Amino acid sequence: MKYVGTALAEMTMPQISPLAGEPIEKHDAERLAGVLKALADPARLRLLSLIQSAPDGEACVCDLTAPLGLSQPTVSHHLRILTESGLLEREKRGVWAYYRLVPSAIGAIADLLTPPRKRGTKRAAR
Amino acid sequence: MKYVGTALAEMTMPQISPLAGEPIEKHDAERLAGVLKALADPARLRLLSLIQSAPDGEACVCDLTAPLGLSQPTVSHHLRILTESGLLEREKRGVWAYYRLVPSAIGAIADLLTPPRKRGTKRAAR
DNA sequence: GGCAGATATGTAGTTGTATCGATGGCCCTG
DNA sequence: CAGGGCCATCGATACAACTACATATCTGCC
Repeated sequence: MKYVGTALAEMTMPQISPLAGEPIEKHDAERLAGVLKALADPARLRLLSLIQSAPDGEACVCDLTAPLGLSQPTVSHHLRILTESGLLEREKRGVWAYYRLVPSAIGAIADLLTPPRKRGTKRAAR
Repeated sequence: MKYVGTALAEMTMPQISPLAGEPIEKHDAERLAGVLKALADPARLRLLSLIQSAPDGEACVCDLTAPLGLSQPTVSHHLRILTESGLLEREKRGVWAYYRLVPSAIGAIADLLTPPRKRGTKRAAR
């Protein structure tokens, strides 16, 4: 079960959701799990949070190693996973590599996890 | 990085979110990552989907092994992780153990992942 | 009480992941 | 163009997770 590259964009178009009525297929489950796996790490959550709260909403690797207390290769590794999952975008300016959130990426995941608005409330008593 | 038991309930009260302005603390990141890690597995996503789409919104272990193609101990193992993460609830009736979704659990995760500017506005049903 | 079926737990092997040190590539600057 | 700082990649290591088989526990029934 490896991380899934650009699976997020592929999923959000046909709205593959585990809570949308029909059981999801194996392949879709693996893609969604791949994106969630990119999120499911404390270091990566903190990276997203740090980048989001940074001035101009962007940060370079050298700004992120100290707050996390992790080595530069490790931070670079996590940023790579987040970028390949479609959650971050990378822009190189000079010697620095600036990372910023992809605006709608996390929101797309949140939407996938949001159940369709229940109106009928068909929860039957047993 | 192990799974976190009832961390979901603890998190949703003070609204710990990686996208809420301030960088999240290490401890909060670990708790949120623990819950997300419980979600970030294809077998467990399919379990949630199968249970959600089952009649009466509940299913027992014997109904879930065949669709997943996994052994009974493995399915039981995944259900345990989902239950300890607060995503499922277990009720034993007779010899069967029925699992159902905790109504607001996944929605709570979705809210944590929704940026503040969008939070509160009801997303449209599909 | 003893049997049978449904779940849970224990043990183990294989695979995946996080982390670091060392190294190489790149781009400014002097 | 040579040096230095920033970043990505490589190789190695320790730990966590998925899965299955074997076994234990629980419940209802005869």
